[in-house]
This record gives sequence, structure tokens and C-alpha cells, in this order.
Amino acid sequence: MRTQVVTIHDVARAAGVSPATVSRVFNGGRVTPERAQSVQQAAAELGFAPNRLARSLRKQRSSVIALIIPDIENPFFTSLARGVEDAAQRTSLSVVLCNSDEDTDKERRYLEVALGEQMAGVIVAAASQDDTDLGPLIARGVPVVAVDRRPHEAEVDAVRADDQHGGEVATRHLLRAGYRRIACITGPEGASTSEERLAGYRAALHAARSEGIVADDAYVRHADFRVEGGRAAMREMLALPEPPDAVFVTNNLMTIGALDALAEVGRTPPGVGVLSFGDVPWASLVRPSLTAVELPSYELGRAAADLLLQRMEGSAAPLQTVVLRTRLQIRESTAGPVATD
Amino acid sequence: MRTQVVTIHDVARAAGVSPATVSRVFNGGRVTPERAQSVQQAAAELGFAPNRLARSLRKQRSSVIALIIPDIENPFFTSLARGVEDAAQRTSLSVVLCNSDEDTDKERRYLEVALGEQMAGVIVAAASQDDTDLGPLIARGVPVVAVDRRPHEAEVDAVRADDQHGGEVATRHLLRAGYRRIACITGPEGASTSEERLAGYRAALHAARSEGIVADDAYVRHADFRVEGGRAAMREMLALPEPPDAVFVTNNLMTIGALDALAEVGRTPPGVGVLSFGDVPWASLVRPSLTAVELPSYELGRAAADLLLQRMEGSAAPLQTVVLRTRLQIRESTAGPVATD
DNA sequence: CAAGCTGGTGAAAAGGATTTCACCCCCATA
DNA sequence: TATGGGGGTGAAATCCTTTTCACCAGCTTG
Repeated sequence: MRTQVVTIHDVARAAGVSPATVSRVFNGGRVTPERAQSVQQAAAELGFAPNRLARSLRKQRSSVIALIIPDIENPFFTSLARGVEDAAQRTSLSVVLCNSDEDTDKERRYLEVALGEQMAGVIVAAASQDDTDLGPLIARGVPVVAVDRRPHEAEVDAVRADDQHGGEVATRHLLRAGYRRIACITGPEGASTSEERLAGYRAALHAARSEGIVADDAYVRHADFRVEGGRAAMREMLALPEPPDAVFVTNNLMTIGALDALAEVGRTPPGVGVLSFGDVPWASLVRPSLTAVELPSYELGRAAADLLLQRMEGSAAPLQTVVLRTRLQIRESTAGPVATD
Repeated sequence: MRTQVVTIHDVARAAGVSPATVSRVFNGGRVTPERAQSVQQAAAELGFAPNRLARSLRKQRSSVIALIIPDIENPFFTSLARGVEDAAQRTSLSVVLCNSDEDTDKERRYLEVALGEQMAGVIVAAASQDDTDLGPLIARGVPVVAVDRRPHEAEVDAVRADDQHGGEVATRHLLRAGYRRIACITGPEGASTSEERLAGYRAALHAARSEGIVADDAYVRHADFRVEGGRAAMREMLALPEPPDAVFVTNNLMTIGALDALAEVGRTPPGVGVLSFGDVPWASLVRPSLTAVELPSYELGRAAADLLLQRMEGSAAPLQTVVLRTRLQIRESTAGPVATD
């Protein structure tokens, strides 16, 4: 039964050569120019398109790389994806995106697909520090780069931001602006970004203890990195006997939720200071404008892809972790409690 | 040379059966329970993971479906992607996302990948009405569904919104609110959504000609469906001798750009009416709140995936086009020119 | 008791490309 | 005139799984 529309054999027959020669024409083997010419022509006439499965099976390596991200609806990750794509663009590799939805089961399935499809490489922003198992891929020799989030023990190259430092700078800025009761809404326990940004916050508060600042765990909430989580956490803290006068939110979407919750009770920045880790999407429309730790999302993707490509070319350099700088962008939402309160 | 970590042969040998039996165990063939048991165990011990390439090659069909979208940074498409994923979730199929970036070359590459990788199905929001060639996929018998955008002549199932009707309702609303010089910023020529939303706008203006409304092509701009395009188009029209007093923008991102441009010259809705086709992301933060034609992005994805799954199960029903309703959500940005001007 | 199922099994072909290996031809060098 | 070498070529093996086909054993039915 003929199934594939046209195979390398058909082309070979049409051009009067062997399949091996056809293969060489398409893969840069040595072939006399005139023969190559007639193969090209036969292929064009028959509308030959190589079967990538057969090729990958034989070569033990496909020509697509997988990018696994935990939330496709978060502009941070889509921007990161653009960075990866643009880097891959200059090669013949295609990037496919997989959305794990912060769900380790879905993530595991995609990792299995990546392994089973013999993908040429994998870039992963891990859904979990502990449950993300990159072992099989690594054992199989597939290049893997962790981006943004760092899986716990895995022996992989990594590209991330200086989360702890960024968190510390952010919190220090809130203190300097005069806020006293600074809360923190961070992400799920187990995500490295959650933990490290929180650690930066704690470090800054700790350093300010001599000024009478006390760290209080009632002001710390773990949420889910989504809008709803931020909203719920903010509501809870607003209901405290002594609500915070500022909040450091460790991701962009939760910041949106927190702002919503504040608006519900008629409070707006900078009366309550609001500082976001990661730019809020289309922040230009938000009033007052938001102070944020700017996260180089695009560059994270770009750097991860570059690292992956190096490994795919066979670089045997020792494992590296690339840390990209964040930058505090000061705007109106942290102008200080006195100014308008 | 041993390359694949462990193959079906290894499992077969370990379990004392033939490879055929191992295959049957994993694919629901008839095998005596005890044999199946020992195969399972051997597979587990050896850490067997099937080679999906070999499987797909043999079966002439892989178990992933491709979703090709033109702008991964547009929340409309990421929401649509969620719809597709959720629908696919209940099957054993995986969804991979490809970002064509409104670039027909990139899109063509992804279509080639989908064909060459023998993907089980393709859902595509076409970058172009004319240059998107689904022919090879269709010829090969791969189920294809067009979503949101309709490629011109292609014989495929389609799922889309009632773009023209939505555009007409939107424009009528602006007229009724009292705006007289209503502009339209639409997408690239050649995208069906651009054209149809524009057609709706024109129809509404035409219907109102008896009230002294004149349609003027100086008030119609084609941009690129991105923030920058919207900003540039709005700036141009603000520089006209008689700038528009309202604008109907045919997608969410361009609306953001248009709002920016308005803010630059100190004008805000509803003094200038602003109406967006498609919700602006995280609109809750935008003041004044924006009137928008609500686009069922998630449901579009969902419906497209359902249709695709039907075809994959062999449905031979005639080609269908599913049209989903939009809904005008009236908010503050179109309260009328008199109210604040 | 013969004939016919039926369920379970393994050998081998198939799927389409790449790559190794042997070979041939032609030219340059000794 | 031999010998060596190198470029070009095709046959066949290879990648790993699924699936067909033939076969066998054990049962039921006429």
C-alpha cells in the first residue's frame, strides 16, 4: 500500500539514481553537479517532502527543540518564548511550545514526549523544584537547559535572574520610601523563584530591624502566581487588624490581582505601596504607574537557547548557571505613604 | 552500537517473550494476564520508554497535534490555546504550539514540520488569507481546522467569530452614543478578521448616511494587529485637520497602542470614544473601563479542537464552519462625546 | 471422532530515511 | 606501465516499533 505521497525511492527512480544519492543531495554529500541537478528537479516535480520521522529515527535526533513553560497566559513566559524562538531562528531548528500549566503531571507528559520524540534539546521552566524529573533526558544525552526556575538537584545548565538580590533591592526601596508594614505575596512553595524573591524580602527586613521594622509572617502569603491568587492573598491581608501599608508581589499577574483587591476597598497606590517583581503587561495603561523589578524575560529565553545550542554543537564545557541582572524601575506606586495618605 | 537506552527487544528478552507481545501489552492487544504482568514488570525495571518516532513512522501518524498561531504575545491567542489544550487533555494527544509571528515564511516552515512529522492534526490561525498553503496537509489526509482566520480558498473546517456582525454592532453603538467622526483601525489587508470587522464598520456607517454620517477613508487605517501599529495609526489620525471623535479598533493590542497615542495628546475616553474588538488584557486595571466586543477566545480554541478530534476519529461529515457569537460589552469608554467634552 | 473455531503467540515484513562499506573509475605519480 | 589514491556511487544494514500472517493448542459442536 502506497501511503507516503512520495519517498526518496520515487525520486531516485525518477532521477535514475540510487536512494543513497538522493539522500546525499539533500544532506550535503558529494554528488556530481549534473546528477544533483536532476535529483533536485525530480524532487521538485514529484513534490517530495522528506519524512522527518524516518530521518529522525535513523539519526537518533530530531530537529525540533521543546520549550516547556508553566503558564502560557503569562506575558513573562511568552516574551521568554520569543527570545528562544529568535535564537533558534538562525538555525534550522524549530521550537515547539508546551504549556505545563504549573501541573507536574502535564509537565511529566511533555517531558516524556520530548524524550520519546528524540527532541534535539529541551528548555524548561520547571513547574516544581522537586517533582520535575529531568533524569531520563539527561541520561539519554539530550541537552537540557533550565530557565527561570531551577529544578532542585538536577545537573543541568541554567539561566535565571538574580531573584534574591532583586527581592532585596525592591524591599529596601519600599523601606526607604517610608513604608513600615511591608507584606509579601509570593508564589507557590517549591518554586525557586518564589523562595528566592521571598528570601530577598526577608533579608531586607532583617537588615532593617534596628530601625524598628519587624518581620511578621502574617504579612507573608504563598499564592499561585496567578491573578486570582494575588487577589485572594491581598484580600486576606487587608482583613488583618493592622493591614500592611505596602506590598511586594513576586510576580506580575499576582500584582494585578492585588491591585484589584486594593481597588475593591478603595485604596490605591501609593497610599498603599505596591511593587511588582516583573513588569505588569501593558503597564502603560495602569494608573498610577507601577514600580517594578524589571525582569529580562526576552533575554532569559535568548540566553537559554544560546546555551542549549552550544551544547547541541557538542560543547563539553562544565555546567554553567547564567544569572541575568534585574533592574528596579521606580515609578509612582511607591512614592511613599505620607505623600497622599 | 547501543543507542536507545532500552528497546522493546530488551524488554522482550527480559520477559522471555517476543517483541510482538511486548507491543501488544502496550497497545491493548490480547495477551494472557500473567505474561502481560511479567512484561509490565520487565519494562518497569528496565525503565523502558517507547520510541515515539519509530511508532509514528510505522503507524503513519504521530500523537501530537500542532496549533499554529500568529502572535504568541497576544492574550487572545494564548487563551485560545488554552481552549485547545483543555479539549485535547481528555485524549492521549499532546498539543504543541507554533508561533508564526504573522510571518508566512515561518508559518510555511511550521506547516512543513507538521507534515513531515506526520502530526495527527493541525489547527491553524492563518497568517495570511492567500499565502497559507494547507494543500499538502489536506492532500496527505491530515485533518486541518482553521480557527479565527479563514484561509482563502482552502477546503477545511473552520471555527470563527461573527466578525462582520460584531463590527457592525460596535460601530452602531458608537453612532448611537453620539459620535460623528468615527475612525477604524483595522489589521493587515489579507487577514479575514481585518477585512470582515472593517466591512461591518463600513456597513454601519453606510446605513447611517441618511443621518449625515459620511464614511471617509482617511479615517480607515490598516495596521499590524500589534501595539505599535495601533499607536502609529492613532497618531496619524490625530494629526488630521479634523481628527476623529471616536475610534473602533479591531483588536486588543492595537487598542492599547491607540490609547497610548491618545494619552500622549492628553485626550481620554469617553471624550474620544474608544471601542475594542476583543477584550484588552487585564482590562480591570484600565481607567476608564473599556467598551469592547467580547470575543470567545477560549471557546474558539475549544470548538476547533473538538472539530479536529471528530475528524481524527474519522467523521466524514461535510465540511463545516462554526461561527461563534460575539457580545458587545458596554462600559465607560464610549459614554458619548457630550458627557465630558 | 472429525471438523471448526478462537485466543494467543512469534517470525518477519513494513514504514522511509541515513550511513557504512565495498567497489569502480580515472588520474597522478613513481 | 604498474601502483596508489581519491571522488563518486549503489547495495544493504540500520534505527525501533507495529502489524500481518501462519501456526498451534485447546475447546466446542455436529
